[in-house]
Amino acid sequence: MWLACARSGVLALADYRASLHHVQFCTRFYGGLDRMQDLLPKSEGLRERKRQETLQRITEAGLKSFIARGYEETTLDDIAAAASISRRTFFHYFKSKDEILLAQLDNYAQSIKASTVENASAGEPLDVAREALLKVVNGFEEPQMSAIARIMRQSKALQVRRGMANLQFEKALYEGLCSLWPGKQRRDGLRMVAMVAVGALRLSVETWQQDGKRPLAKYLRDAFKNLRAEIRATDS
Amino acid sequence: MWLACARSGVLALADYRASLHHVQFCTRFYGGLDRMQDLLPKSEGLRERKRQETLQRITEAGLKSFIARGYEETTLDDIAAAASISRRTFFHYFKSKDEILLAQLDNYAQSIKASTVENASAGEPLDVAREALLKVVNGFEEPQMSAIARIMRQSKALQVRRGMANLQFEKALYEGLCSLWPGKQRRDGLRMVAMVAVGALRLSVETWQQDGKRPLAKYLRDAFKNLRAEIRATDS
DNA sequence: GTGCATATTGCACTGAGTGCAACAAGTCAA
DNA sequence: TTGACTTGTTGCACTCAGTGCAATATGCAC
Repeated sequence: MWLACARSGVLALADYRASLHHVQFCTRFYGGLDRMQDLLPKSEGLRERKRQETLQRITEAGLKSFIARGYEETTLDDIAAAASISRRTFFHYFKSKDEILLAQLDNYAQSIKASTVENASAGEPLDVAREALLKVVNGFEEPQMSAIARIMRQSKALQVRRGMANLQFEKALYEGLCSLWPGKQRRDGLRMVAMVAVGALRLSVETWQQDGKRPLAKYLRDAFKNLRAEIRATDS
Repeated sequence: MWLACARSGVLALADYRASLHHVQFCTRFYGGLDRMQDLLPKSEGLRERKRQETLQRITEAGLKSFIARGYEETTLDDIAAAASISRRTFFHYFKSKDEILLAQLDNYAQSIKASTVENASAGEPLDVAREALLKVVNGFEEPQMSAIARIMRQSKALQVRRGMANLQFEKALYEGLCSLWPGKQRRDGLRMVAMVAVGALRLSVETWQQDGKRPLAKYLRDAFKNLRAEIRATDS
């Protein structure tokens, strides 16, 4: 019976992959905004392997159900059942229901920080930020991003959480920039740059999701151009 | 007994006013992000007057308890009891617990929009935005803002909601700007300006709350200067 | 007053999230 | 392999936010 349960979980998983034409959701998780555990360094042993498997089962079950039936309509009991764990165990993997989605975005925050450092040669802070974001944006795995974005727009609560993710991005970018310009006197400016750049990202994603014929990177470049034009025109 | 209850409510209210050195929370409410009812036009009659009184009782009870015992620790039963209504009735006034706080901020969104239109002569969009925000910021009723801000920092859930309020501000500012520059081709730029300006506001409020010796307006001016400096230095 | 609209309330319900204590499974050493 | 130790899983009972419904109370207009 337990075996049957596990098997149906695997089947559901395969079915899900096929139906959505994409693979490899979340090979690594950092546990969301304030991670409950550090999962990175110790990656060997049966225990850890099982944990990763469960994590993946939960995530896939959650995303699948969110897409199929909607976020609010999916209960934790549903997810737990589909992932072959108890409801109580769910909370040992995620602090809350929405963290299933947030953890996805958290990966991008990591990328942003890394990409910032790699683009150190781009010039001034805002140029570095722009190039870093462009790089990350080009690395978006298309169907996954759109799926998550679609879910996020379903409920107000999630849109709100999405806003939080942008703050994560901003923080990541800021930290990246700070490591390139370590001087203390520049801090406020870098903070501002991070804010503006993520803002540009936000606006582009918005436009892209509405009438997205062109690739996201195009919209992002335009946003930065707009930004410069508007601020140039300014007085004092 | 019911009278005793009502009287204690009034006493609590007076006590609250005295202890916080300020008055007139929320003379008008719009019901938060998506208001549940339009309370503005019809403002006469016993019924409406009672409604306003209840609204005020709820808000004061809520804020008082949030400050005294913390946001998470305050249950809706507490608030309802303190406001001399039933728990169920609470939901006829606010859609959720956090709306008590959000409704406060919503008032500022209205001010921002109005102030934008009034400052039409300031020059380019970003200048108008800056002047509008400065004006609103100068109108902050000091102890109230700080109190709300302090509560907002207590829980993660509230910080997230606070982020949503910034989006409200951004929207208000954008709408104000759009009424000044009605042309469609400028839209994206105005959106960008609104985003950047509210971002500047956000950063200033943050700094101000941390080491706030100077008035908020000072920080806001600095933020706009920083902004300009950073973007000027940029390449393409 | 009567009739109508709206406000208030209690009740029963769902669903998220927590604390606890029992139990199962992985780990490591002897 | 066995036994001690650690970590993971689970069920249970609980709290609290939020909703739907139906009964009752209140304000309002005639």
